[in-house]
Amino acid sequence: MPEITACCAPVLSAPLGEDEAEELAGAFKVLADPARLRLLSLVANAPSGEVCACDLVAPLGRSQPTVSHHLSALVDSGLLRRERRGKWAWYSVDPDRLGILCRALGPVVSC
Amino acid sequence: MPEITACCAPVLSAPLGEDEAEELAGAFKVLADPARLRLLSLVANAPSGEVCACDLVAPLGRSQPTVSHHLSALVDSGLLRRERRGKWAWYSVDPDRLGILCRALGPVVSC
DNA sequence: GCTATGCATTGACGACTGTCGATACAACCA
DNA sequence: TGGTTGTATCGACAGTCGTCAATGCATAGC
Repeated sequence: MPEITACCAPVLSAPLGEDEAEELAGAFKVLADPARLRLLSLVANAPSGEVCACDLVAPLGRSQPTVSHHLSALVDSGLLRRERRGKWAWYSVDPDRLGILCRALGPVVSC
Repeated sequence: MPEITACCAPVLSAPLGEDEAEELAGAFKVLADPARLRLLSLVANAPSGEVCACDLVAPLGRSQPTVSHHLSALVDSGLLRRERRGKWAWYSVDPDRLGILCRALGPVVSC
């Protein structure tokens, strides 16, 4: 549950405090795993904008518990949204969240 | 030595392959640590554009070997440049590198 | 040469993390 | 009600990572 409040404090234009750095690092840590990046990419590129969890296990090539684990991490960090429909769980992207991280990497102008 | 070639393959607009994901994840892993984020921020916000390593130990509040370790990680990933002058080591930012990571997080337009 | 200084490397330790099998839970169907 | 199916959770294990003290390695000054 790393709540990103540093939406307007780019790394390049202001010295990061200890707390701010811890917060940003936690956010990037979620992206620092190939399985999670691929899950994010699979959901983001779905034509309907959402994907059933059952369609994510095979493409990822890992066990169902592992996929569920990573999906939970993405949901907890706010990058994905989860919606249960009966037995199935559908995931969609929160685009704003990626934008916040993107803007943290540099001045708004060049990024 | 994670060489980022995925400069034009945003997560949101194309499905990531296994290799591509591994590459991007390695790049984000460097940013997934508060000490490294603060070092990057300290160097980026230096008026002269470069900082001596001797001026980075105290602000970071960690031991000299630890700071040196993180600086090496930032240099290896291409985010920082190192230049030795006599006994001292001076560090500066490679702005292009951050831009690549930033653009990987979304469409160029909104980022 | 010798000593001092700034930085990098080594070795070790604790903590965290990605992974899986086993299991629990919840919803649907017969 | 019982059985099946899709997900989430648990427990355990191996591997990775951040950290520091100790050491090595240059460079500068005596």
